[in-house]
Amino acid sequence: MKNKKILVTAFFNFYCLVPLDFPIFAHEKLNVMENRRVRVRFAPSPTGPLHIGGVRTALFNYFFARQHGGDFILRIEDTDSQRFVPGAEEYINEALSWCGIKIDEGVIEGGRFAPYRQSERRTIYRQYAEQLVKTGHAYYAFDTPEELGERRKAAEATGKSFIYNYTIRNEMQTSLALSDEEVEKRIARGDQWVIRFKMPENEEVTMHDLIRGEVVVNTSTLDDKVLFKSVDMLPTYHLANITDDYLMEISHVIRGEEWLPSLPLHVLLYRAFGWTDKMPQFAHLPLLLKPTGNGKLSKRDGDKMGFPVFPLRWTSPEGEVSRGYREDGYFPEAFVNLLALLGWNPGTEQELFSMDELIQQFSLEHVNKSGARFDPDKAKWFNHQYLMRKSDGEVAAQYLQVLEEKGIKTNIEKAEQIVALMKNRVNFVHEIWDKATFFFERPSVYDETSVRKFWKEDVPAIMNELIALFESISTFEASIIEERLVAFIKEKEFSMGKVMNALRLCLLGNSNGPNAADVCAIIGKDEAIARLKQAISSI
RNA sequence: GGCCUGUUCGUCUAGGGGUUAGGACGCAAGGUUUUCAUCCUUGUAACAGGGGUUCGAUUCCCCUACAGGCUACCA
Repeated sequence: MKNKKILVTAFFNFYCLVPLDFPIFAHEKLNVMENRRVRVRFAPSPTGPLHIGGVRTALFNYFFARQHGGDFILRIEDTDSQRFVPGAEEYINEALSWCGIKIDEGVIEGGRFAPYRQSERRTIYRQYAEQLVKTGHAYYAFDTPEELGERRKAAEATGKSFIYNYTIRNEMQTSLALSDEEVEKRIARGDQWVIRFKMPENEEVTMHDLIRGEVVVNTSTLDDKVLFKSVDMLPTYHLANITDDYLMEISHVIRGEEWLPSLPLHVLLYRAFGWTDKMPQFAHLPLLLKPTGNGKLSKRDGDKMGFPVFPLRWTSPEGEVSRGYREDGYFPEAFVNLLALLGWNPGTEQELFSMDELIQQFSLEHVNKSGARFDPDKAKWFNHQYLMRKSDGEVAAQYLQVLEEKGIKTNIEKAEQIVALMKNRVNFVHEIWDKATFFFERPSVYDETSVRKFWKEDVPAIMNELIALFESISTFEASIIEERLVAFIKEKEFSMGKVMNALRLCLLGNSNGPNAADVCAIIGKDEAIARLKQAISSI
């Protein structure tokens, strides 16, 4: 009992005697070792469709949560009433679900920290903003947007940039300068106001990022960010984000690098609230860059460069349509796999990962610091790998749907046979149709180079003999057809290439493609003979 | 402009004070196959530049360049 008391006093002394900045930092460090339940959140704002960078952030959060037996929370940050886009929230849910992400707590799933939509939490933020005003960490400001705009313009005219911080705040209409009565009067009569964070002057803030290590920023370069606004009585991102992370007991914040500049503000907010012992650890992910040229991947790039930037097709309220990975024919597993390897690596040479393997092997230590350029070619390669590894039956089921869209009815057996022949020749299921319409349609044209190469003078006569050969085959199966063809070629002392390529040309309209006997068996004896006759008469 | 972050083959990346700087995609060549694809083999190609520190730097430090992000009563 006594020992404990001494320890507490010692800690208290330590806490108070060292400079202000240090103990808090020490405290934050303590946090690293603290053993608390892993709770991460993906917190998009519904201002449009999620793009692949956002999906990757969600994925990394998900891997991390699952690996640590923690929770994955989806929080909708819709505090910007101006930029709300209908349908965006549904899109986010559908996209995450397509990827195979299972949300533990969210708008749909509920949870013990509900609601998970910030617009529904609006009543809780103001008290926190006010708490900061009371403790001297924030203040009311009554400047109008017009005034601020003018100030900004004036500053720019003299070549300086306008920073709303310690250098200027005392000249402004704020609760720092105005009397309490005046402030109350203005609020009561309905003047527009805002609560700003009182950014300290000339303080070095040391932050620890799980990916980047220590980052130090001097607070004098930062500004007095708006925390809460009276226009819509809503918090801005910073306040809402910090209070919700705190309230929802978030342990780790894994988000895009674009948030790194606001990390000092966030850390300072935790300090101002006295929440440093509950502050999450931060990890800022490298950005996804466009395949060519400069800049981060943006919504426009996809359509310009011929690959999707969105997981799912998106139709904007204006009717503009953007492609999606799902609609382009990507398997969700392939999509997840390729995104996982953008900015992260397993430290081994493995490239193909199931969701479970990603959950097992993911590690923030192996996340890169530098931005990753998206490579559409490699994306296709991933899908090809998954396509080849899938069973014929599974692919056939999807292929059947493609056929149905083309108005073609066939059975699963035939679809499976075709898939077996085509799987390793295509990247996407829909390409099986594109590259193998000949299974359902007689060729109408014959590839010129193939004709030049294989349709020699004596070939029509040989093809005629094949007609007779086919007619003599009673059990028209691939292995038997193959056997008889080979026997015929050997007997006549032709070369395999000469006959087989010409036959393929008759059957497919091209000499490139699957084995001729296999094709014959699938299209059937009558059709095979018909195609030989057509070729002989029309080439 | 200011602040922050980054920089290994064209791209994704491994590595890390002494290595033939490894893998994958792409591309090229060869092999297998009746063709194409698959598969196998091989090749192509990189430590941004300059200063330090060191016996030695691609690896550590500094500077420069370049790239990216942020700089709203957006997230």
